[in-house]
Amino acid sequence: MCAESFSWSSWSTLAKETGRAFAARKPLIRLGLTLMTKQTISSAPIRVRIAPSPTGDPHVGTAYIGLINYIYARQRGGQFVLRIEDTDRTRFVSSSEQMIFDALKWVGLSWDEGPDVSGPYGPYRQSERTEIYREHTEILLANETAYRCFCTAEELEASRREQMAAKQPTRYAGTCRALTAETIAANLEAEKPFVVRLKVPSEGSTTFTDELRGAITFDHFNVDDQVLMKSDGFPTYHLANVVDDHLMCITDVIRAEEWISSTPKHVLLYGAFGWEVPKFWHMPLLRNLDKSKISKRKNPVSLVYYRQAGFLPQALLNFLGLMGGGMPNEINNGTEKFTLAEMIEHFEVKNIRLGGPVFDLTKLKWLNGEYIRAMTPGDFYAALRETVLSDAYLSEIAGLIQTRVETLGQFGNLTHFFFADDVMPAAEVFLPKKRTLEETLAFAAEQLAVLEATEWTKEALEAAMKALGEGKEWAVKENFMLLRAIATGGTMSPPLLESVVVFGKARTLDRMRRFLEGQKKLAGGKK
RNA sequence: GGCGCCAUCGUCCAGGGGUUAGGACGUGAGAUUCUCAAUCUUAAAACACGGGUUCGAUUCCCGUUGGCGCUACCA
Repeated sequence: MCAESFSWSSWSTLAKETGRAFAARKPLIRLGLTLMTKQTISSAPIRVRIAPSPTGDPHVGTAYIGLINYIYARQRGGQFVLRIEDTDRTRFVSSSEQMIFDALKWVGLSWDEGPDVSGPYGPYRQSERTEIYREHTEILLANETAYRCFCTAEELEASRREQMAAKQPTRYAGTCRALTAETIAANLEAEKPFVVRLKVPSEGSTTFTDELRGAITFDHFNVDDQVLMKSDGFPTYHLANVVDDHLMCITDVIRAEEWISSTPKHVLLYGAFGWEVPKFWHMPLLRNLDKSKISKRKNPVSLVYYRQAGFLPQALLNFLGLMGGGMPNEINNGTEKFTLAEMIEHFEVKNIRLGGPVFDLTKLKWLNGEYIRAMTPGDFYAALRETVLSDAYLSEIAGLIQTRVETLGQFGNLTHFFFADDVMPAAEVFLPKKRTLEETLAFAAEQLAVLEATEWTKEALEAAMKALGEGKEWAVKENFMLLRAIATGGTMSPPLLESVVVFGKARTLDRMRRFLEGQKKLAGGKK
């Protein structure tokens, strides 16, 4: 384990920042933690991490933050850690972790420590560290920087509604902040479920340094008593993240901007444990064309999509490196084309600009084209065979059409949609007789929503599609025909569900979104 | 609503107290080409607004506006 970095001098500095009442308890001696002289994070080897959650497809944002972390570590001879934050069992997707590994390897970011390579600070999967979080929660409970809260979800919801009605900030009312020992004992005796909350000082403020923005201050009045430990015994992000970052000796927390407002909670937690605070770097958020935070509704965000659609990892990485700047302007004669190695050599994380960059597919495609044109014909062919014309893909498709052709030459007639980037059916193709355009598009949007949430197997898709049709009184035939038109561009195709399974979830959903978007633009144009 | 972050062409980036505000993508025009791409030439296109500070602000400060994020027993 890396050396404890606590010292009284840093502690008292922190005390001023975090509020006296909070700091005055000097919890550490009582708890018998090892104290060492001041040192370390500043002089320790650089260690950074990315901490994706396995809740679905690996996200471009993860690749972006991963890239910055990777570059930062490589430039300084530091370590780059991959930690899986799987503490939310309700959103957990079992296939997700492997997809994250695969996607990160695909783009070319390799990690020094992680669940699949182990390392000295494991385990690197938070679900395997629950005992650690439990112990640390005990520390906070003992030094009274956290408390048990027995409020029910309904009570909290009611309180929140009241606050909203009164136009007050919605925050925990503090009901359980000062429960007597007797009450707590009685509640525990009665086995009432509880969470553990951070006891944010009622006065004062917390200031921390964002390496890109400078000092940022939050008044404690605006920092809620964050739940640290859920009633199911799993920690929330905030607790697990701070504990792990400390235990894993992370020196620089490089993460997305959305975490700025919870950083004071994290700083307070470091203080409650008596730990030195790492450096914080908050990267700007990637945006949709409309400037909102990048989302799958408006953009392909799955790295699986980019791979299956035939983007080259080096182009994606290059493009990500363009987001926010960071590379010197004159590199490679200002062509904006550079490799990972060149980024490690020249990239300056300090120079990242703070406006959220729009993730613009148009420019990514241009860049990707540049990389494709620069390949040797052999490499280009090899790339095709590895992706859009892989043996695995081709043989699956072959299986779907064998009984439907009379000559091998008809292969292309039945399968073109598997190899096209976009298909856009005309109204006479997708619009069912007796249905209006409006209701059809609305139904298509529902298909999209349902399929997004459906496991990508024929059985699951069939069940989901039929359930949707029944609920909406759409005949199975109409329902499937609409999806067929959107997915294949025509009214005839190999078995729909099997085709869509082979084509892939990410690409199918993208095709559906593009259809909806295209129709919306068409409608707008007519007006 | 509250809190926080942010603000240069449509988009991604440079720049910086005095500049014709630069490059790239995209778009328009032209050239080349059997077509389409690619390529070449070229054009249009930006400092959100209002106050300061200053001889002089796009640049520094303040405010406004706008955008975004957070505001969960999600991360």
